Amino acid sequence: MRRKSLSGAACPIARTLDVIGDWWSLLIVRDALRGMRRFSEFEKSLGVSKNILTQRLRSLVKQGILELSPASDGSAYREYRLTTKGRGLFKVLVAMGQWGQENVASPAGGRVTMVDLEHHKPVRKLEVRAADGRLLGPGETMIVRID
Amino acid sequence: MRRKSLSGAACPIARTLDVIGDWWSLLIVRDALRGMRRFSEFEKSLGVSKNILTQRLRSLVKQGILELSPASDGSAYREYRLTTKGRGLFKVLVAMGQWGQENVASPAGGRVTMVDLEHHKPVRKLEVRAADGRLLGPGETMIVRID
DNA sequence: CCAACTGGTTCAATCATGGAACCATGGGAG
DNA sequence: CTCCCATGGTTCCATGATTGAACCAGTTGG
Repeated sequence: MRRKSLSGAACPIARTLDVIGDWWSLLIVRDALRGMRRFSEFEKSLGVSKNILTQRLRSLVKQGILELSPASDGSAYREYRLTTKGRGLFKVLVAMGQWGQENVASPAGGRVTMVDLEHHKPVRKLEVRAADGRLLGPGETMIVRID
Repeated sequence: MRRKSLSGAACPIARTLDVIGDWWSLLIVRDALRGMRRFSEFEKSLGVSKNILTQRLRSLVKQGILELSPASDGSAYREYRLTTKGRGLFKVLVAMGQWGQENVASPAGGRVTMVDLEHHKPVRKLEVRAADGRLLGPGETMIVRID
């Protein structure tokens, strides 16, 4: 049977996974946030097969996360740019990056972290806060239906 | 060929995806954060095949995100509980939930949102901030190697 | 003691993924 | 203008992953 579609789920997490829950999409968005726009850039950065990359880029365009526009360098080629919706995934990637940094050992190669462009200092850890500003842990929230 | 392993990547986002980047793992963690602990609860909630669920639960245990402990109801069965590492994924799920709520249309069914347990008011939107507290957008950060 | 429930395992079929080969355009050098 | 390489794909096949169904051993409730 085909992979289950979660697009009809009431849960926004499930709907998000339905859109970017596969192996490559978030990595493409990550690279796009770093400024990549061209097919060949993604291909080289990710080491993914062209057919898969084609498929994923098309899906991201269809979902409104990327859009095709004429190349900025004046050539006849086109490039993939993040939409506002796509840039919204920034926070998701920051969350994943922070979790990975703390919880998944990085091998010999070298570690990497995110700093702000201006002062080159590490970004603060994300915090979940209540409407009144209180810090919230995993057990201090609940999910409710909106009617 | 086997799905590419990203466990050796310097990028913490890639390493995170290597651990929880598949279709079901994050949904299992989501349910675990809502208090689910038993095999049959996950099975019913997710509608996933038992063999896949078995596989995923085992993987999450091996990764240290879940751990097996004796059932709290005194029966001879065991249950899956989140570890501290697993609870750390809370922020990732909040980020995905907020993005999905704003960017992926929810169908007829009904919408859902996260509120704090105490006052039942919606949780604040996550913010990426610099060390000095400035709000940072996607273009105002960069990735650097730590030596 | 028997039936149903829990938590799996095994199986065949189908779907997705990866690598390689191929190809139509664009662009740059001469 | 022409040749040749780079870009951005498409197609094909082999392999891996996912699925639902069937089956099964140990637990529990009645």
